[in-house]
Amino acid sequence: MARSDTRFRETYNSLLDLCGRHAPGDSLPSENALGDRLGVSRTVVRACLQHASTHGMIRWEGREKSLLRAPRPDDRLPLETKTEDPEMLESRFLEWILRFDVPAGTPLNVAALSREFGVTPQLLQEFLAGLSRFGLVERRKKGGWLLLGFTAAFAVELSEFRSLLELNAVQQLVTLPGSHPIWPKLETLRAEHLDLLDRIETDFHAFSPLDERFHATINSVVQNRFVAEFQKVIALIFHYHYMWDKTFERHRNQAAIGEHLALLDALLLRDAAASEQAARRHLLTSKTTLLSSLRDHRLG
Amino acid sequence: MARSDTRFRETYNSLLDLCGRHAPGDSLPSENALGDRLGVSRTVVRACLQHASTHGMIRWEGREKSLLRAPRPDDRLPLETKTEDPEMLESRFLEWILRFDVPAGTPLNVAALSREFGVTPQLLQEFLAGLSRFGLVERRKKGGWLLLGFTAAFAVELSEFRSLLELNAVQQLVTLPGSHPIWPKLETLRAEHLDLLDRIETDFHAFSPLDERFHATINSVVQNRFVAEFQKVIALIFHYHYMWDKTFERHRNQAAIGEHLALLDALLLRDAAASEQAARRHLLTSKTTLLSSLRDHRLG
DNA sequence: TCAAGTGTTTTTAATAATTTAATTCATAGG
DNA sequence: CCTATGAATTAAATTATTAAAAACACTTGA
Repeated sequence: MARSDTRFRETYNSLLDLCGRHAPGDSLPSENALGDRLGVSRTVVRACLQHASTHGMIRWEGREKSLLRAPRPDDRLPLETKTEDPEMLESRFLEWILRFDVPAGTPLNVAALSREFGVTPQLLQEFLAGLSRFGLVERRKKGGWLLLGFTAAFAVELSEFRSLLELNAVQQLVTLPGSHPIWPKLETLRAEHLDLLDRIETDFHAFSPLDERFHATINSVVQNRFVAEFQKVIALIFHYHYMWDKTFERHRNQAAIGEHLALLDALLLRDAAASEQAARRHLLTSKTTLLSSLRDHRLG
Repeated sequence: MARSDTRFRETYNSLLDLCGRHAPGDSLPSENALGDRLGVSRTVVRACLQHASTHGMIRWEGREKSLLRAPRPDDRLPLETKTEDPEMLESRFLEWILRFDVPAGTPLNVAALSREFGVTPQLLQEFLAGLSRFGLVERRKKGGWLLLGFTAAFAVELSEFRSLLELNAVQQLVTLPGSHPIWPKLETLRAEHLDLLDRIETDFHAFSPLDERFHATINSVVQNRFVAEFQKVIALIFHYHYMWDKTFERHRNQAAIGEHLALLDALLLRDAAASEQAARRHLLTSKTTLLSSLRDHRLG
């Protein structure tokens, strides 16, 4: 066998639905019209019509297509639902590395991993090729891939790069006009931080999503595809590290909220110098946290 | 047929060389030893020994391996040298886009391109997956790839990102101690710029490589894998644009040399403020040049 | 006549299958 | 008991095959 006929099966089932809305004896639309309606090429439409014809559901001669009988439940073609979303591959892969603490230098097995994640080897290969641009994995000369991160060096460089991007965002942010939609968003964030600070003793777990929104909001003012792409990955990595480093979590989060508020206040006052200072302080704390969590995890 | 047996062929030829250094009647090392020596697994070694045995060059029974005769030239296995370097794929691909001015939105055909570049489709697929992280190409839902750049927006964002990275490098550079190897390099660059300025009327073509070394040197002080990876791509793109935009080339290069010298002087004086100003001015000029060359090329 | 519809062919990309290579495990011999 | 070999397992690169899309050519009816 070659490639799967998932599209054919899905289209055929959709065609059954479409026929169900017609009475027996009705004529069906043209092949082109059906293709447009079902979002598929004429080739697939014709294959489906052929199938329906041989199963006695329609009469098909030239451009005469008439429905002979209503579609029955047993007409439906079964389709294996192992269509694991390839969109989530990135986060699942990072989660896998961080959860199981896969050490740096591990050879990655494309066949095994693709089975693990329920995608085809080629899809995983493609994904790894993308990650190699971030220096997280490397292609070995004689086939196979090598996991390079997360070493301490990787974490340091990642943090520094994040700082570079985010300080730039802060600098741009303070110059924005008062009419820009960013300002009400910052006000909202500030209120949410104050709210969480009040109930930090019990709800300190709620900090992680707030932290992500905080950084995402600040970075959203930079309209640059390179920055955006990097931030996606950086956010994921920090996210998972946060998830799994539970040491002093309450205290750490409380301190982080304070730093966030300092930055928000400075930003809302349009104070460039104070904003930069607050941002630097917070980014330095984040870096230290990431490094220490890395160290603790290695030891534990 | 499946995968190529290039490794087997190369190893066999190496084995011939190795046998040539022995006299007939000598015993050969163990399979493991041979594998280590030839940098290949035992499986390949055994395949080669088998081949040598059936061709009457050695006697091989169990762990007894003795050389029967010296290897002859006609023993060598021919190996097709169509090993198109996959290292150069990146620059060749970018060159292809820029030289033929492939418009944004062009669907990329993996099969055709892989033929064009003399690599396997899978290798090209992998390469495109890597590029997609830079927003230069995009994977379409129903198979195939789409070329997104070079639009004016892409050029602007690329230039801005370059500025971000390079200003950071400049800031780091001025804080480096006098013993750092960067300083003599900057002195050398300064001398080379002055030298080229003297003979700019005739040798203005020599500017492009000097420009690349100039930027590469400044950026070399940043030890960060993300920055380094990006700079590789950025340098390539600027390189090819320079190559093909010939409008006012002499005048443009002369002006650029002036800007380079201003930055070099400020750097050598450890003047942070002046350095940043000079860097900003030059990066702005580069951006303008890139944009105008893009526009001119579209019209021409 | 021509525009919409259909029949057919060609091309492309995804997956399975195949083959080479690497690794692992078990066994024999010194 | 250790090392070298034999055998089997596993992995990855490449080809072959097939589904789907696109292109092309023909037909028909207003």
